Amino acid sequence: MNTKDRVTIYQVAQAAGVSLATVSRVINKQGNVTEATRLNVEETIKRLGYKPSGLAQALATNKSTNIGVIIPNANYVYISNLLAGISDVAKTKGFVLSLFTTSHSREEALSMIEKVITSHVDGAIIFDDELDAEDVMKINSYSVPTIVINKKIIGDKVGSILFSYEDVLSKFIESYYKKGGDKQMTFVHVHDGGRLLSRNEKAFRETHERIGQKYNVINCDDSYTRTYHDFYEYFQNNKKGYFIAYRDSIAAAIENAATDVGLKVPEDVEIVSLVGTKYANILRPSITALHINMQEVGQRSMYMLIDLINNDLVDKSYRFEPLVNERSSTIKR
Amino acid sequence: MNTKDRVTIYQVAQAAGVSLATVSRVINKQGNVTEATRLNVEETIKRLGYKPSGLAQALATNKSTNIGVIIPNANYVYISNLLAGISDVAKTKGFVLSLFTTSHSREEALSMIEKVITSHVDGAIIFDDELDAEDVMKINSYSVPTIVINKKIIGDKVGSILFSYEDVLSKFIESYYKKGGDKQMTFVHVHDGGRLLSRNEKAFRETHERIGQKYNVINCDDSYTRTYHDFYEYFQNNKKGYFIAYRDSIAAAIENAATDVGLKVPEDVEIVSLVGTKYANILRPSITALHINMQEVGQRSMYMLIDLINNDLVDKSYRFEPLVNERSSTIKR
DNA sequence: TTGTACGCGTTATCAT
DNA sequence: ATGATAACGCGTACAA
Repeated sequence: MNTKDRVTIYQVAQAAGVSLATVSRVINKQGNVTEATRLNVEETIKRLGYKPSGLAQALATNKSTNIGVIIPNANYVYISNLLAGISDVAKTKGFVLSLFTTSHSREEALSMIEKVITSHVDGAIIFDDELDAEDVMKINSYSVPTIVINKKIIGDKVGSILFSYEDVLSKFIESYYKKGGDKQMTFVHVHDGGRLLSRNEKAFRETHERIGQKYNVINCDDSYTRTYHDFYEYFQNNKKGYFIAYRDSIAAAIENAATDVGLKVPEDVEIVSLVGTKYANILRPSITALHINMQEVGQRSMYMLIDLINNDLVDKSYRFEPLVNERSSTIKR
Repeated sequence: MNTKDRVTIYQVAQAAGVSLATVSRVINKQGNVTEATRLNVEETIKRLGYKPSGLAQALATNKSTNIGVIIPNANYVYISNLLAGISDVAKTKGFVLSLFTTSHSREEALSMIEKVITSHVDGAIIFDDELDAEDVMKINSYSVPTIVINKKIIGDKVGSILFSYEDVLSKFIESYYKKGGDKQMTFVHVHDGGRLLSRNEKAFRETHERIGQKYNVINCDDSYTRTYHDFYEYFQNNKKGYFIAYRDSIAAAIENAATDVGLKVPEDVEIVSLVGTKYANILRPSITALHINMQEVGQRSMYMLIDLINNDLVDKSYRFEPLVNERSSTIKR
């Protein structure tokens, strides 16, 4: 019995000698209460240590002031940046976040959607690569306003935030060859990297095929240590290369492996990180990276969600374009 | 009107031609239902797309299956690791996390405690430097089982997880001088670093005073860029030093500044990070760091909380001792 | 200004 | 096995 002794509004009313309706009015500052009774009620509230039950309030008003957030295991820096952004504005707007984390399986993501629905949240923000459009529409069919990140989805109560990675990557590659880039490019694929990775890989392949350049794709694990070892081996026989890695830590593994083998970055080995964070700038040599400020994305998505909840979201779609930060891991051409 | 059209248990009952009590039994698999009616009810549930309201369930059962988590702005790597750990076991145990983030102010942390209480959570995990013991006891007086991280607190429904940083740091310092360490040590203080930092600084000072060694304390901003610039200036006139920094990014700022000025790490400048993450190992030169696996801390705290909720937590206190990972940013002595 | 009574969507205790 | 009905803690028309 968790809250056996929870003080209820009724007990406050009794102790203050008024009805529970009056107490409710005081709590919600609705006025229509005499100064005297208000003070009396407020005093007893303090004396009894009464705190309204958010549950009961939510049930009565049909508003939970809760936002459901579906994200993959919050262990990547860019995910935690996103979360920080969401949390920032949620706090100032008086919302509480309910966290639902998924781990690379559509099944689990689906069960999280179920949970979000039963959770009675006022809205949801979804950033999960595994979900299909129809999965998201399911949550929408329960009329839960939803912002979907990194997936184009249209719907009544759905807004989306999109990343224009492919275009930027495509131009980046073209420009590389145009300016005389002579190393063959290698795309470093990560197991279970999700759709953002796949889309980038596709763009990588298509761009190369379009301009008639040879390319390469390598698989690696989503672990710094293993990737480091793999590339340490790799660089025994391969002394040159231009690598496009998904994440900073992958890029760092390649860079460190190259350096430790005795190769020069960027002279021998060039590296680009696709989803750059602040660490791309801290690592040495600093790593050229495509970068989207995920904290801004988080803030934006929360603002959009609030508008969606209030029915005044005009543009249901917003695009973030990654910035290309050229640093020391690539040669300036 | 958010969920105007939410399907209720009553509507299911009506559509299935049974009473809502029967539907409730089916949902909760309580048996005492004919195979035929069960199938019938399950069919209508699916047909109507009914999802029970977690709110109403929580209100009726006095169990929300929600855990309140109070942490500082989830933007540090070690915080997001902690969160990932909590989230891991919460998920497998069927709990949802409600996130309450604070930002370096006791006042805000207090208001978050209020929110946790109104939130009707089944338990709470608190990791916040600003809170006093009495603040935490407040949440406990509402009989919310609570695990407090990084603060020694005793109470009926309170457990705590402690970090033994001071001891380890103290021994580390002693051993440094014993083995002939000749650089003067400098503790790099961060504004608003919280109590963990303060405690470490205190241990740093006391150890030096006890063994009669001179020391130094420097202030810096909690920003990689500013700290980098500050130390870039600093190293114009100071060509040697042994720095103990709070965080990896601070340590990296010092290391990069030293390197960029032309100093050698670790020959001229040695650096230790107090709260190391995986990045301490990725940065070059790799950074010697004290390290606590925050993901493990998160998991442990969640396990302890569940035991606390079920009234069978035997040891109400658990200690994590940081590992000292000696790497390339210090000289092996 | 204040109080009464009903509804929010469940669970659970009774009868039947 | 099934069905009324009273909680759970609160908001809110409506009446007084």
